[in-house]
Amino acid sequence: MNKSGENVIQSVCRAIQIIRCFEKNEELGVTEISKIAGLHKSTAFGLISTLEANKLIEKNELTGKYRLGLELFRLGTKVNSALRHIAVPYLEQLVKMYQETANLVVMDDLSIIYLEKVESTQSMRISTLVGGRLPLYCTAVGKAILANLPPEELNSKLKRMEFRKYTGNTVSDRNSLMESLELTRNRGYAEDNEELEIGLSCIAAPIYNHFNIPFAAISLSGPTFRMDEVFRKEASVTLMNYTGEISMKLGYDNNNQ
Amino acid sequence: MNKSGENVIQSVCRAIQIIRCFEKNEELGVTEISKIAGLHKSTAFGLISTLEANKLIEKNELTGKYRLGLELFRLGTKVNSALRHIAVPYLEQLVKMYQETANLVVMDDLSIIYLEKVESTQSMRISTLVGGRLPLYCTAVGKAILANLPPEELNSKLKRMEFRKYTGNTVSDRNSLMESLELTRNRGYAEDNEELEIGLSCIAAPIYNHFNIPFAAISLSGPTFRMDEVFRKEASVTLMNYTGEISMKLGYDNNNQ
DNA sequence: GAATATTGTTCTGCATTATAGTACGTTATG
DNA sequence: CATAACGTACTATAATGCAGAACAATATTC
Repeated sequence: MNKSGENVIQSVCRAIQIIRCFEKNEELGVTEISKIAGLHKSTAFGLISTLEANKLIEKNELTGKYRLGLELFRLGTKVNSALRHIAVPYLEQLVKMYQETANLVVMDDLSIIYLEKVESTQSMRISTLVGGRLPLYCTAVGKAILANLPPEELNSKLKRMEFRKYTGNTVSDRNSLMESLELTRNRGYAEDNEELEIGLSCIAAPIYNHFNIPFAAISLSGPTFRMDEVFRKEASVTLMNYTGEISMKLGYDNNNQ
Repeated sequence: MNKSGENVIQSVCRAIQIIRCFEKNEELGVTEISKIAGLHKSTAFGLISTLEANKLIEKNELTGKYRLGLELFRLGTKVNSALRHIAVPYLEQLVKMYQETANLVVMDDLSIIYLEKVESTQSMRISTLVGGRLPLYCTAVGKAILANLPPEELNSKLKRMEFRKYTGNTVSDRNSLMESLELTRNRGYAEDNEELEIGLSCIAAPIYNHFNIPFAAISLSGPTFRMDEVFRKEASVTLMNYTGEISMKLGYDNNNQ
């Protein structure tokens, strides 16, 4: 038993902690790592050697420093592979139909994480970062999920949310978010009208799990001037059809709506 | 010190071993994991709880089983991020120019691993798997790297290679591979002419590190009938220009060739 | 629906194992 | 050239991870 009350294994936590050091630094030496992680140099060395033996980190022979290893990448690609394999063909279809970038995200507590994207080939396009994290309240995908969450779950999240005004359009308090979600529910799909970034608009629809609870979403994002009312109306129909099919393929048998 | 002679930390290795269990199974329970990993149930439970607390695995509340977690995905996206960020715009440019799927791979011992792809929007196209692993000798990217390796390093790999004949065109012994690499060197770029799969052809060029040693490559792959001699000649020039630029941006100052 | 089997989880004492300290060789740095 | 910083190896000790048992919760069988 450790301080935090959880019964976790120290050396494993420390190893993960070391991997996390590389989020902010591409390459690190033993001493650097030990300082960042607050570990004794020799302790860090043992953990580093273990991670290296398992290829989760690798040594740059030129600099003598360490960086994240290919095995970590490979293992990462196995996460949520069912969802991703099912969804990607739909994303590709969306790009083909609408020439805008399509995304697949999953919810993680108060954020969404980008799992997959298929980029538009247009030169002026939106470039999201796979693996990136954004707040639920200022993205179309986030609102698509929030709007369809069971009330208790939504409330629990609302309580813990901290709002930040990215643009003039960002919903920045609980009440306006609730209104926006109400609108989303009625409309069937979610919109982000320059709420994260000026010039960027999105539409999104949620993907449901076996409990009929949304946990993921797909979206189309592009420059606002191309995402007009007509476009959004039309594209959102496709989006909702696709999320329906994806939900179904995941094993969710939708009997409502 | 453990049996294998390496001074590695048992619990960390076991934790990684548990993560690896999920490569072949999307979801697993505690007992299943403990059996696969050959660990005592309670030992596995402790490790699992630790991984769960760190979000490297997560519990499916419906089934009560575990699966790989989003944190693992996120960390995986940080691997080789410099190379990937530099290379992706070039891949996109290639797709735009040639309407074929473009790939970025890195070498890992005797294999290449797909790091990034940008898919062609054509309906008949080649779909590689990011995170996937293929042998060096039967891929254009692999041969692009092998052909430009220092002789000692090439030899050390050749000795350990085991050949498998995927198609009638697969080079399946050391000598024919050596010939193929000689041709690749003279030509400047590598070809895969249905050596992995009938109907699939590729061209590739290597990316060099600071030592002037190739460690990665980019490629264009498509159906053979579209990848004719003229196309390959022309596209390969672009490919080589791009790999030159990528190598340069990585800090490699090329003074030869 | 009762009985049984299987699985997930908690607890505890013991022995193993991870740890920190020291020390040494090697590479940067001034 | 001297000195500092760094990576790596060794060792003793004490903390930690581990297996076993026992319990709780869920599935399965009849």
